[in-house]
Amino acid sequence: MARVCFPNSELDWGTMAGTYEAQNCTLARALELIGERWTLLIIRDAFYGVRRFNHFRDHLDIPRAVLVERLATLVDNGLFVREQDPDHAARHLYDLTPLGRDLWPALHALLSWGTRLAGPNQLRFVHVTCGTEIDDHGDCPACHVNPPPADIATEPRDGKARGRTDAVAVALRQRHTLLQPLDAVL
Amino acid sequence: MARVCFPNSELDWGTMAGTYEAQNCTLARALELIGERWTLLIIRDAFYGVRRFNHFRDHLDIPRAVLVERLATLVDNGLFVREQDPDHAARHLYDLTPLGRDLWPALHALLSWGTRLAGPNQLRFVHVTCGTEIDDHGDCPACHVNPPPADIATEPRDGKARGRTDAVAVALRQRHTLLQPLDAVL
DNA sequence: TCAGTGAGGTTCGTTTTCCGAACCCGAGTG
DNA sequence: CACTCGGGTTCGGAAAACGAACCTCACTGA
Repeated sequence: MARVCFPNSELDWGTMAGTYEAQNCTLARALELIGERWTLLIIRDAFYGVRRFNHFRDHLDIPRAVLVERLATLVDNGLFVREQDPDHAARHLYDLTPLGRDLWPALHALLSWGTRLAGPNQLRFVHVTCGTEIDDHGDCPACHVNPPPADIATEPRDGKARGRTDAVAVALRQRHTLLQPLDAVL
Repeated sequence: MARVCFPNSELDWGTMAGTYEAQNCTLARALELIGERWTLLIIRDAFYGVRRFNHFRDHLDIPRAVLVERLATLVDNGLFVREQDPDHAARHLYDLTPLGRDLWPALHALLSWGTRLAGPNQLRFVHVTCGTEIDDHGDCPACHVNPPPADIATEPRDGKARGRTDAVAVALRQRHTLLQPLDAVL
């Protein structure tokens, strides 16, 4: 797995490989892990509760080999853990680690920015304890708190959520709390 | 410029090309514009005040052809404007539009997340009116406001900001307000 | 006025990555 | 004991990134 060359502001990584303490451009460092194509969409799906290889595959229409590679680097870098499915010997489960979950603010900020391009997101993000939709900063305007993803649920913005027919897309037509495994519904 | 295929949650873009209103996955839409390699680093440099082709080039060590292409799509998509330099007929200036500036929260969130990987960023982001370093949410903990980028300045975290020797990197060793053109210092 | 320089690109050949279809193998199922 | 499903690997073609060379225009200085 060749090192992706995302140069930073002040230091050359070619000569500094490994010395993370002296590193300054943390954006470049972040992009080295999550800046590749598909990666952020895989992480989004993980927040939605997707855990299995084929569910990522079906929902994203991503080439198998690319998904294998992305999941491997996400596991290598500590954003995901891969474990055996206790109920099915032949299955694996991919779960976000705390490091991966910490990406929620960045993910939500990008998603919010996207609404400036394409209008509101078809899935609403609501605070589970009060049902209010969270704002662009990720805050609940009713409770004046910044809920973590586990306190946020998705629901279709209006009734006409249509289009994809894969199992994940269908399951997300019901209200669903982030990070809750979708496996049960599938 | 082929359409980058970032599939969304519910709709297939192949069949929905152009109908942005019916679009739901705004993250996929956002990544279509800023998810390609180098793009977010170019935008970061624009926040730092970089405006000229060769300054992006020198600071990022990006291949010329790639930079040409990225700037063109950023202009096409309304994140940057390209204008003549009034003082030098042979120069162009690239500036962030309001749409591009709206990316600041997402950019800062990613940068903050990167500190969990590599330790603190070498550049600090401080609230210009009080000098306090802004927190992970982009808020000023002293003033309890969420300053826009124009109210945020960068300064080296400690004296030993070293490494790159290009003009932009050197200029950024002085305190500098975001979005203020660096041209004067260069 | 004319060589030299810097700015912003093009062009081109090589290497890397992406893509999609086909194949594979172990575990459960009927 | 055939069949399917889950999670991959392999392979050949297409696209993108890369880096070095080249090119044109505007200014500069002698």
